[in-house]
Amino acid sequence: MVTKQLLKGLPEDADLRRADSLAREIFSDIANKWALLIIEALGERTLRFSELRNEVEGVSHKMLTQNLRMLERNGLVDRKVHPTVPPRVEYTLTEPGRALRTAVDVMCEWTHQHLGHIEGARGRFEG
Amino acid sequence: MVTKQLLKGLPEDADLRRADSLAREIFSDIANKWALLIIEALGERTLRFSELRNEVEGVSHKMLTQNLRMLERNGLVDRKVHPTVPPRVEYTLTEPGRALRTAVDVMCEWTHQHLGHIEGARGRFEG
DNA sequence: CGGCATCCGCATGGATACTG
DNA sequence: CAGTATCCATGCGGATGCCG
Repeated sequence: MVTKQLLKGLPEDADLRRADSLAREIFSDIANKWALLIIEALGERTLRFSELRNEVEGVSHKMLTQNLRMLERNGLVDRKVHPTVPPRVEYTLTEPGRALRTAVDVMCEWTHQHLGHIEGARGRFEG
Repeated sequence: MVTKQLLKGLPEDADLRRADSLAREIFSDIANKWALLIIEALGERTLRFSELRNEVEGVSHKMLTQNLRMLERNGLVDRKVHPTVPPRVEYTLTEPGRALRTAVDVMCEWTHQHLGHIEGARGRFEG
């Protein structure tokens, strides 16, 4: 069980407790719709703020900014500001960000592969 | 690009548009903290409601019920009611649920592997 | 263009209580 | 024990406006 501490949250000593609380915090940060969609949209590319806004269907200006700050703060994306006019800001996944992307890829793939099963399940569930 | 439609949302015909909208809906359902933690907690085991409540640190009665209903509706968990008194309700991941769990595992593993990097990034970000 | 602040409606989610 | 319903606070998230 890889994630014992993350899940059980009952570490015995102070260091473990700190690490686990940090892990929970990070997991809560990234386990949200917009963050995952942003990571997936970036992929291997470098995108500007406005390009990202187009790629991530339905995201608002505010949510995009907010999540990008969070991802930058956690070292998942790199933010490069070009001091031109008009301003040009580019976002790129860092190495850890790209590592996480493989997990997001799996989730997206899973979603597409199970569309049929889920539709069936919903029908059976009574909707 | 595995997830073109999920990400871009610009399908040309009606069927693709329907499938994509369904995919987005499902992705939004599962890309949330509690759903992912519940899936991870279940793993290969079968757990009762109250056991699950203990395993998933910090989840409220209401959130657990709500997310379990959602996961059941989408066919990710199987809900078995034993008509005893007191009642006994057991939850188990279905095959698709277990498939998704591998992705969640990767996310959890990623979190632990990058704790150090993230702490460093936060320091650099000024906090 | 990108970022930040403000306002504010509404859904989210906690607490509580009641049923089978 | 598990589920549902109700109440209620708060915080998420959209809209708008201004600034570098």
